[in-house]
Amino acid sequence: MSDVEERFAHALHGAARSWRQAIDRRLKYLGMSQASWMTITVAAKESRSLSQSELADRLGVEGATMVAMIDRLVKAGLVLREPSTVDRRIKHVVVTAAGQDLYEAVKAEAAAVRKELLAGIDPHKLEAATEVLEALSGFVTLVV
Amino acid sequence: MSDVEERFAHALHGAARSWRQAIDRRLKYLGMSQASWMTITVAAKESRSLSQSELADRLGVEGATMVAMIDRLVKAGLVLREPSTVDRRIKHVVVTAAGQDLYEAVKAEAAAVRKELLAGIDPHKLEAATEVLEALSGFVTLVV
DNA sequence: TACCATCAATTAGCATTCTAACCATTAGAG
DNA sequence: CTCTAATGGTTAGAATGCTAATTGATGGTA
Repeated sequence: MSDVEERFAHALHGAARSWRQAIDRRLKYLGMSQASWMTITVAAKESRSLSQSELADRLGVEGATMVAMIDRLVKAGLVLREPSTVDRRIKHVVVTAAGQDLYEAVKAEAAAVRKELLAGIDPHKLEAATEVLEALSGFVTLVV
Repeated sequence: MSDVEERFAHALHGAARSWRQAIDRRLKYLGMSQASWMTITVAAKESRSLSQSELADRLGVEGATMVAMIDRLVKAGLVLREPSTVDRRIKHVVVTAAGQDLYEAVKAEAAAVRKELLAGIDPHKLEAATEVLEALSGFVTLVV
């Protein structure tokens, strides 16, 4: 009835959804969604400040999506838009002190969630699963 | 720096996202998003017509989400709302002939996408990955 | 140099999801 | 049987994502 490929496809989406919801629950007290947290994380862990396009690329979303996200983060005082001095098309996304603080707090929570959800998973299976998922991401990206 | 748990988390979201986009691209000519397609699929493959709540449960979304989805599907002529004769709170979702036709076309495409994306994945690793993902998704049994 | 293709960011409009609050109906406790 | 709790559906508002079209700036080419 249900072959392994069908099971995989469903489990993939179900697991991703469950994971997202677990993180959202855990980070709710910070008033931060997963998308916002991911954006802050990518921006904060880079030594130089990235442009909006670079952020969008790293997060795998469209430029227009990033515009709206940064609008919200700016309104929340977590990042600033800083026009490039060398290319007037570009605006760099600078993480504020408040954004850095939030990132530090959120990083710890995310690690805790990861530990919690993956506890009890056989390390060998986890490694195999990771390889499958990484191969899948890469393959799909190439197909695009 | 990046342990297997971090890699797994990153790959999980990347793979789920890539998969969603691959399906969306493939089904674009039908003018159907993955969410709409999943809803039609679950409704169409059941012998009896399900209530909105039953549909929402099977798809793992909230009731309010299902309301909006069915609004769109009704507007597209793919399903109908049919009030229950025994419980006036309940509305059954009936797939129209147009909805059935679309479902048949879409089912073949989705299977093709699955085969295409998972070709070249070691069956043993795929099985292991599926078990990991099923454990994470809270043992949600989806009947697709 | 003048022109045109490309790129970065934006805007507008839509789809999809959530939570919270609400109404009508039903089921269960007493 | 009556009152209350639970259920099914809806609405409203927000967050997140997309595509398409627009604006301004850059860069390569004739």
